[in-house]
Amino acid sequence: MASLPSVALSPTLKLETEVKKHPSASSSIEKESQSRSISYQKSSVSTQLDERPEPARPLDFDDPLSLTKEGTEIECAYYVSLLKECIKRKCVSGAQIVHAHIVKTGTQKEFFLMTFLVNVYAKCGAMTSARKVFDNLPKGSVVAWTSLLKGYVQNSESEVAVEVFVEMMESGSFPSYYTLGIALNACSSLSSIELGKQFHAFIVKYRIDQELSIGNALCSLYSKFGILKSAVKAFRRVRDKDVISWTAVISACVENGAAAMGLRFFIEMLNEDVKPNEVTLTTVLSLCCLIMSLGLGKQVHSLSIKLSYGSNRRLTNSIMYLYLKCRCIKEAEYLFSTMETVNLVTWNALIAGYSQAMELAKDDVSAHRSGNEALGMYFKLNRSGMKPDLFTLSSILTICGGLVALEQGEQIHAQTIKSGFLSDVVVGTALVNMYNKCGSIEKASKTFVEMSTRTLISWTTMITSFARHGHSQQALQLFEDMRLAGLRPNQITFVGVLAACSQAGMVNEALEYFQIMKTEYKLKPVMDHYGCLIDMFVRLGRTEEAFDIVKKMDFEPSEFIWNLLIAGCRNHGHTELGFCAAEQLLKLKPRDIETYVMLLNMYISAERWKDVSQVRKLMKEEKVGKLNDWSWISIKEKTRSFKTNDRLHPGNAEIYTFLEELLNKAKSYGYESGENVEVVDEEEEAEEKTFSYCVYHSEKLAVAYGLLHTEKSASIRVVKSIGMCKDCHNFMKIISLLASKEIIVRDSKRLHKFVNGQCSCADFAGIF
DNA sequence: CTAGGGTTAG
Repeated sequence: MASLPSVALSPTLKLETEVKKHPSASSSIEKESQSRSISYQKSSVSTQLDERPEPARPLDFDDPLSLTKEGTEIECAYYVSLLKECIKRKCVSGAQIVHAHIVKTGTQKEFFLMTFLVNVYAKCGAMTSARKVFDNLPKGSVVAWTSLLKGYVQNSESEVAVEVFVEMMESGSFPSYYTLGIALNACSSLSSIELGKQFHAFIVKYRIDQELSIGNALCSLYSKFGILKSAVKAFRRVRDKDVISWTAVISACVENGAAAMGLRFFIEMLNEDVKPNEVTLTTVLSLCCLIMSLGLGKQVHSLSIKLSYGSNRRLTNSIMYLYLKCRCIKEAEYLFSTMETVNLVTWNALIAGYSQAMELAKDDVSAHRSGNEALGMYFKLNRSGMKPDLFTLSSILTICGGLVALEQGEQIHAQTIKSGFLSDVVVGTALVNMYNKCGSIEKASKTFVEMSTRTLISWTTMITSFARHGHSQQALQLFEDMRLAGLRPNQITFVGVLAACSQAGMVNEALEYFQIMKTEYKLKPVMDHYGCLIDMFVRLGRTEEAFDIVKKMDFEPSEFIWNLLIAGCRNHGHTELGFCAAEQLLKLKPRDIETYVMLLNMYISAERWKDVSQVRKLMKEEKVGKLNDWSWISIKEKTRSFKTNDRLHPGNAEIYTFLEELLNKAKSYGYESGENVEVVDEEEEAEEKTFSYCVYHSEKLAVAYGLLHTEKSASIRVVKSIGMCKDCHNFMKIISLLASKEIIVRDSKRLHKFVNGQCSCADFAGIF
């Protein structure tokens, strides 16, 4: 890349002087190239095919000699059909056989055939051969030059493509509109905006920026450089816009996050009576993904059926992905089941979609279902004979992390090694994150250390992992290492850093890093940063300072922030302040059922019945549903789920007996069951009382089951659909000591790793 | 010989 400007700068001048000698060359050569391709098609293919009663046979790839065996004279059209087959199969050896035969029979005098061969080799990825054939041509036509150029761009050798462009200018050939379109593409793959602008200047000079292929290419070029304005300008200048122009400009909007503008272009396009094709609709679907618009997605889906695009795989992949992302699992699964052919991307979209659905569902029952569904699909994919790629692996690792499924995660780790994808940064980072979420900070760190390349995201993942596991010093050390390595932290990195400080109660450091973030890195604090600071003060019982932070924020505190504050107030007995905060929170009309439950508990224990009924009313209005407390534990790839007070479940009797034993033992270690007496809410039915403290919460059952069914040294990993209560948290701490067992519980709020009577969350204030 | 599209990590 460093050498590129020198390649580019001087030839540009040269290129301009050359051009001035042939000011009219553009159109004439353009015409020449077009007429050539027309005559080649007409005289060689169509007519000769008419004379042949049998359609051209494809090359027998199992018997490559069949071609020579034929022995008789072979027409150009036959060669062309064979070579087309080679392109389809990306078969270099096939092309070589045909090539040899052409030479043998002397057909290489046919100029167009040899030009086509350049294209064939280029499309098969054999650039050396393409270049050789090109060099043997008596004089390179624009078409041959263009094929060569395209080949280099396609085979990610855009530097060479630019050199070839210069060479072409020097040889006196003038680029066609096609050639310039490809050259612009080379600029985007080289991420060289300077070079792109030079080409643009050249294009403007000859007033050809309104040409279709050039304007379209300019539009996507500027889009890739993030200059949406210029992309739109380029689009507007195109004289006879076609469907590709419209698609390009919509795509530019999507790429740059301007969904509303993209949608306006789509509507404008329909108003102009331009019929969208499969590509357009796929682009509009990614627009839907961007803004999570299921409604628009469904309209596009029906439009695609109306236009009979139903069998387009890429389009269907997109629709399926959108449905999953919007948590319309049934629709997506139905679509998948009806697809005629699926490819790896289909599987990847499916798994990635489940992972999105899981993310969105937070930790409720459907999230767990999506995760398991994805795992099932992953194994199905493996059985189908297709090989997972880096997309598959990184998505499925995210799923494993979400499910706290360490065994499966490790199995997939082995697969990444075998398949050679371990060296990929994204896969490596996904692995680090998977181990982090499964509670294995040691393996996370080991994986991180062994990575051959790391991006900012990799560093951030590791920093956050340390912080979440309560290893604040390591997190901060790593942050300094990262800065030394010359990487510029972003907002998310600082969330990790502040979380580390918060966890360790390092007030001064936290405030210092907060300043560094704002002044040195010019990063605007977001809600999560304030959340860390507030959490820190609240943990330390410095509630008023926590409220001071809220006052300093330049936006309205979120549900999450109020939750932290209220939990802090309750933990430290600042009841009145807590009620004030609760009032503010209610004004927000919270979304999260757990928030309501916390408020209810708060008001019920204070016997403020008026407030209780007010909260209940709001819950009905907001349709928040009921609290669904589930816990899952997976042992040796089998998952068991538990519901609070689930005595009816067959096989639970043994677990209850064992849990009683555990509770009794724990009591002798200072555990006070019922320390928080179950709150009685007089207005509600008996079964709705489960939201308060309960001896038989689902995670206790799951852990009891885990202790009964895992080997002594193995850790226990539980996922819980809602936040843990304080009682269970205490219980887990004691059990981890009693049974000398590592117990990991990932609840809806965070990860708890209990070892030797301590929890990695350092008794996170958010527990209610 | 051309321009536009689907799936990965914090």
